[in-house]
Amino acid sequence: MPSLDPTNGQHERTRPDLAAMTTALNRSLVAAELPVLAEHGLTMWGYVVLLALDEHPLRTQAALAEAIGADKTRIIGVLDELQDRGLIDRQRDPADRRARLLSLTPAGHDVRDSAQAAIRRGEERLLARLPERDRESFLAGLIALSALPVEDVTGRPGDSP
Amino acid sequence: MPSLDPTNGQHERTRPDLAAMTTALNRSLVAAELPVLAEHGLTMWGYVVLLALDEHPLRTQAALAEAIGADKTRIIGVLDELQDRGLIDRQRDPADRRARLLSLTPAGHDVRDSAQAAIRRGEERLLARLPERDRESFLAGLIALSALPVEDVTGRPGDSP
DNA sequence: TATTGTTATACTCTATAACTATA
DNA sequence: TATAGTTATAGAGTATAACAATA
Repeated sequence: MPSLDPTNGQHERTRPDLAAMTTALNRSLVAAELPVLAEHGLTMWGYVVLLALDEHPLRTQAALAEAIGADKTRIIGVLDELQDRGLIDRQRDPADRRARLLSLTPAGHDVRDSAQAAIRRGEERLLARLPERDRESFLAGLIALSALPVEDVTGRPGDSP
Repeated sequence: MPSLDPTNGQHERTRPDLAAMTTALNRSLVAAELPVLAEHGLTMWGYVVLLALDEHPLRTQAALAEAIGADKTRIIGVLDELQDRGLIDRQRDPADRRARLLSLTPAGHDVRDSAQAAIRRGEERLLARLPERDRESFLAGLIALSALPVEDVTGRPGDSP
């Protein structure tokens, strides 16, 4: 067994691996989101699609799939259901009839905003459990690290494509 | 579209959902860990088992499975391989020959420590990208929130069993 | 020939059910 | 009969390959 130095309060073994912590926290956050989304008739994938269309309206399904990190075949059923419920518009591009123009309907916009607002309320309640002095920096760190490209975290080029 | 107030720097819509961020960060962290573990001949599950045996040596496989959030049938192959490589001991309990006593071998301890040390080096390199003033609070927040039981995050009792 | 979207197929991971051996 | 562990089966989720329409 490696010798532990009791005088060293910063010993590395005092915290779990970062991935272990993000896995546990992510599982809890997803478990908290799913019932809220279900109340709005949304699956996680459906919600992700609505968010992606809001931020960057896209002109092909393949581009949407890549933007949200999904396979292009994976989202077809999701788009079918969102369209059936009138939350998105999916029309052929007159300029290139192979492509489908994807956009949020007003109803889709409302559902998205309503679901996100409910999720935010839960998140604020969770963040309130952190000491005041840690809250802002925790969020800043999470925002910064989660925005890094995968290669920046792995340190190895070409692992993602 | 909801009106954005440009004078309000704290507007809620300026950050992604917490779950979206933890999903992205977790994916990157796992992608960073896997090649390091592979260099030590470990899978993610194998590594998780070695860590669990280190923290709480357990006397039944079912208890181990529950401790790491896995199905009891899920870890059998993992234990088989770790045992074949001499990283764990798995002996029948003389007091109850149905149960298997699980413990780390010295070799298992070495592999675990070596893999974890390599992972820590990568993590420190990542954390160094955060501004000095955010680093400690980010870690403190992550440690605190990831340690919460799922029900504390969901706010709903009985979602986990 | 290349590209967009779709469908059909196969593969991976995980959980459920059935079996054995002990108690 | 109940429990620990194992094996066999089935299910969910995802990716890969093949196809039709359009360029």
